[in-house]
Amino acid sequence: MTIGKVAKAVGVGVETIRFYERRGLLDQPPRPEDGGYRVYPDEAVRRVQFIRRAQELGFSLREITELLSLRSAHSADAGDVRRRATVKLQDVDRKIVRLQRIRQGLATLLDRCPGAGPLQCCSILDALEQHDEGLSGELTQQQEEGMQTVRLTIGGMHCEGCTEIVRQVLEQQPGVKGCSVSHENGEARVAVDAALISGEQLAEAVRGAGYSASIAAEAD
Amino acid sequence: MTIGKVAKAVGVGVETIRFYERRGLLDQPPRPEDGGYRVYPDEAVRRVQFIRRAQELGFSLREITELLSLRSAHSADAGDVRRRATVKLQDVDRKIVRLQRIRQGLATLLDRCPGAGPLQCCSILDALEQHDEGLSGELTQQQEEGMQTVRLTIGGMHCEGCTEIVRQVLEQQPGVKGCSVSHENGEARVAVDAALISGEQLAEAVRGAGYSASIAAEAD
DNA sequence: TTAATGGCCGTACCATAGTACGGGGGCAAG
DNA sequence: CTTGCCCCCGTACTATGGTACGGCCATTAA
Repeated sequence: MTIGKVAKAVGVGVETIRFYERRGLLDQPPRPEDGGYRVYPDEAVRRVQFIRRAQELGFSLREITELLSLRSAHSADAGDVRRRATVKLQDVDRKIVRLQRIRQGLATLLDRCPGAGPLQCCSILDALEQHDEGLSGELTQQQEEGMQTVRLTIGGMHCEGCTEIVRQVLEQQPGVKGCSVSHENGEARVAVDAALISGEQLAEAVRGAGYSASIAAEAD
Repeated sequence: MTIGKVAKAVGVGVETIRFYERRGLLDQPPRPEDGGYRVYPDEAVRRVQFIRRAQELGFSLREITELLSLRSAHSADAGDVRRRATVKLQDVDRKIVRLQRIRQGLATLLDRCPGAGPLQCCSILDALEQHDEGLSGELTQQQEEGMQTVRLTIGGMHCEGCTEIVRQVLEQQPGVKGCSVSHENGEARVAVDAALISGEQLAEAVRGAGYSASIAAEAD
């Protein structure tokens, strides 16, 4: 098999194969002594297919290099591979969350947009020019009269969608005036009227939604 | 204002500002005749902020250049801006869908993965090496004796972490022998002994976790 | 035998969004 | 008046995943 055959078999360009060789993802077969074409084993086709499939799953060439070396390392086991896939899954989730935030921002802008008229009325340009907050900005937590801030440590939130659920649950509780939930820190900060609900009741409500929750701090 | 002040005001590096200048997103103020520092107007800060905010909404520098020139073109109107935002929204949606497919593939692989043992048993590497299908393929549902499959339509699952919660809730119900929950389709397929629990009871359990749920179908 | 593919190899280039570096000069405070 | 921070400018480099080009040689089909 020559390089062109391999490329055709997998459906990539010859240059791509060469590129993988340069990157060390693929061994370049030795060139024959008499100086003819390099001969590729069938194995090479499978290897390139492996690379392509892994790419489709979102792995970068660097990561694929690691997967491939894992495959031939006898100290490795299925757990190693699984861990990498798990990390990648979280990685993909983060990207999805990021895009969904972007989506939300755009949708909000489009929602407010008149869609016609002179540029002076364009709410989208306005938003980009003027407001310092509101697009991806955090909700700044301002305290009101007679309010307490309760901080809850929450476990089991896998993504921003989870924080959304937790937020909804918390906001439905009596006495809750607002809250911000962070997937990253695994916590929620709840602005609440302590006369109406206790921190423990808040934690219990969160637990009811399938997460673990405990009080981290309670302060004015 | 010098370039460093502008950079600090917006929160970017000086080199970034220069880079925007090279890319034509920002006018470089003329250098004074006597050869001192360039003087930036306040306007420059707003312009860089515009760029940054547009970037946060997923616009590329090329697209931002267009938005900026649109702003000063008197033939443009708010509709032009809106169209661009709409296109970008679709763009973001496509990216999300792509990532969700990737996510699905990874999740399927992880689902089948034993998570331990020698590499020879690693279903993930297997899948990457061998199968031409199955990465983005559907999970095939196999039926067992005396079992019913209940399909629930579930709303409010934002991510795979959510499906995990729903799965846990469902699997804790009496009579449930197994289930698969799909974030993508917004549904759960539950293999259940109908003598022990009803579809409505399953739906109710899911609702208790903070999602909406209704019976989509019940079949043997 | 000869022309037409195809392989080999090094290097350069595409887009994207910057970051880094080095040599020179300016400006302001101690 | 000098020290140290800042600016200016050009060039080069980062990561990512390739694509393209040019000159040369090998192979193969007509």
